[in-house]
Amino acid sequence: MFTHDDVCDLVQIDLARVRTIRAALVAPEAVTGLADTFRALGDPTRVRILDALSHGELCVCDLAAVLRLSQSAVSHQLRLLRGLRLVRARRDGRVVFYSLDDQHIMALFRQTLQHVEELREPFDSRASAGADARSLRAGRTLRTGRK
Amino acid sequence: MFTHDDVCDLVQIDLARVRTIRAALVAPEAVTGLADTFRALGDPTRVRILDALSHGELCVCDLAAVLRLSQSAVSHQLRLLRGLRLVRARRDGRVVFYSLDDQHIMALFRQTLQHVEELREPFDSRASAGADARSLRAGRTLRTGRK
DNA sequence: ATAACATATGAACACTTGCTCATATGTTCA
DNA sequence: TGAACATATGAGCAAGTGTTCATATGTTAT
Repeated sequence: MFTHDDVCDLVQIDLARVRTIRAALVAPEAVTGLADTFRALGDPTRVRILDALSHGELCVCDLAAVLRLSQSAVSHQLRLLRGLRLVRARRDGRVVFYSLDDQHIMALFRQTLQHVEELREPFDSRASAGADARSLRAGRTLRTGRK
Repeated sequence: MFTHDDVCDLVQIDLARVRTIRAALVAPEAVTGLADTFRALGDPTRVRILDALSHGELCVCDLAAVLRLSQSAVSHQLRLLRGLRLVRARRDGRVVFYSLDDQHIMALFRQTLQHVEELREPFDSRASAGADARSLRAGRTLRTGRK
């Protein structure tokens, strides 16, 4: 248990840097905002929803058909995405059309895809990191797999 | 329950588009990769770890001190981040230094922070062009400030 | 009005996740 | 060798998440 006020109980390697970096960290609200937004993107269903919407607006029903999901599941996820202003709703009669609310999102997708593709490259670019690669099968499940 | 093979049971608004968009969706491995990576960024602790490491490499102990987290918690999270190649480990004696493995990550942070700041704006910015112009205002770095 | 349709939402559930605690692994030094 | 230190990891648990099912809300047409 670590309830220190100024300094860690452990022996620090570089105490000065600890203080300096701690003072330079991003504000807590920014951390929360970043984490919330990334978490919204961190689910396959929501990624697929946003991907589908990147082709233009879609009503809930068509979106469910495109992704082969239940209307309820889609609606729940859209609510979440709407709350984060990632998608926007437009009502037309009894149909509600959804579209991307922030074009930056697609740029994020593109950039992150680049990173993901680097993941699949051979491992010997770095010697010390090679041993660690064993813990996670590269390529397949990126999750913390069972063994 | 929706177990359809080609078409949704529900009445589709635009069946042609459903087919077209379904054919244009990103590949399942890409979806998985994107979601896994974003999920890794979708936790406040990991955001803070990456933020701290953006100032340069740190050993586990100092990282724990900077963020006031237990060594174990930090180590567990670093393992996850390492598996996704977001951070890299370098051993020096009994100390292990971690650093960012992909500089793209900080660009993602910066872009997403822009989105987050738009979230806090008033709701009447329905005009699409206007909202985009204002978002560029905060062209600063991540290190906006203190608490 | 009522029926039919499109969407939203609450509850319940299985599953995941991030932490702590205890302990194991690996490294240096006496 | 053994003690001290730095890090890694497994187990267990409380909290969170995504889905389904049932139902509510809102809109259009009859």
